[in-house]
Amino acid sequence: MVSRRDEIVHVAGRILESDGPEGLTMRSIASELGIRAPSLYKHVADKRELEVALIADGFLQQAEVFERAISEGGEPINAIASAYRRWALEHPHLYVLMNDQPLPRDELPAGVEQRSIAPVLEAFAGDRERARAAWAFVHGMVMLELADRFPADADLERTWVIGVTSIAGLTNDTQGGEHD
Amino acid sequence: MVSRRDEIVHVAGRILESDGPEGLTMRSIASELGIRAPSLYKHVADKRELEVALIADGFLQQAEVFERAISEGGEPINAIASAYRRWALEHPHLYVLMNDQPLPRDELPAGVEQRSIAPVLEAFAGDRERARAAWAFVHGMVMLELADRFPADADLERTWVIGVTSIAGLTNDTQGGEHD
DNA sequence: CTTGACAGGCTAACAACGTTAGCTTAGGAT
DNA sequence: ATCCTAAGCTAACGTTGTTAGCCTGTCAAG
Repeated sequence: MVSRRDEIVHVAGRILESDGPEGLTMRSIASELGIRAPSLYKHVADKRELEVALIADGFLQQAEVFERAISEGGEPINAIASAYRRWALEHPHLYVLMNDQPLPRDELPAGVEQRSIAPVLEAFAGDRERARAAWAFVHGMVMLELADRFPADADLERTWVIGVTSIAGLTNDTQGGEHD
Repeated sequence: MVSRRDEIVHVAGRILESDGPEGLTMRSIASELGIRAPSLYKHVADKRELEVALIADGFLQQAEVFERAISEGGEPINAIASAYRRWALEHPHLYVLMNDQPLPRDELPAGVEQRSIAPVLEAFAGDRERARAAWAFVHGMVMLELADRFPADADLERTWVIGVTSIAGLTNDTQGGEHD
């Protein structure tokens, strides 16, 4: 059974993806549900709590995507990096919401962050520093793409391959097996 | 001679750095100048124009920093990457303002973006794709640091060296100052 | 049954934000 | 002397998140 709170979070997620953060207002959420904004506060402490719920859900989605990417075999670093980028570009507003502010670790369900990180660490065979460097590259790449910061004629696929292979310590050929 | 507009932009910059984007309101800027918010509109079309002016100034600052970093000799990629990171961490709010949204290229003074990019391209000997990959890593690294996303015990210096040397195609020793 | 709690809606309103309209006033040019 | 303009002002509007306080339907306990 879905609580009213879950309904609200779900609607908020839909509005975030379709209208971006500017469109996500307490009034727009309420309106979508056929009620008034103040009524939302019967179910949620404040807007921040809603955002945190969306962030937590985003981590769960990421974790699933990463786990699937690894389980499908192939070179794991490349698989997980591609899955990361694809998910981010498919959920741009949620991705930014999750990453442009300090993580509210206290308010997040336990283990949520850990679970989404685990497959990455696995792909890097426990080399945390290299994993973090790769994360930084992938994150930077995605953020710059989302902010439309690259020139229109930039060859992003080539940039991507260079970055991933360099940091992962792979050869370009390793990319060959994959599509995308 | 400093126009009133320049004064306003200057004050806005100070407030942005000290109080962050939340503190940067038309009323706070006006108050700092001893006037009322609506009076600002005699000098500036809207808040966005103020932000664009701050962004343009940020690019100029970056350009100077990069040019100096290169002119000081040593391995240029490492020099410029370190300068980039240092500047970003010293001007966190301005850095985010400059990078978390599509560049208002039309409203920016001509050549401003180009001038800040030129030293980077030079360091990479014109290899645009590799330069962009390096940019993505450095940007991602800085954004994750600013958003406090790394675990407290993370060895960010090591992560940094791994990322920079991998993408630049250098060895760890090159950090010392030598090059192939 | 009646009663009473409470879940979940409502309206009115507040403060802060960016912004507009319209008034005033000091200084300089005609 | 007169007029224009630059640059200030107050009042106000619409939007945002949020609070206070009220109402009402449902449902369990007496």
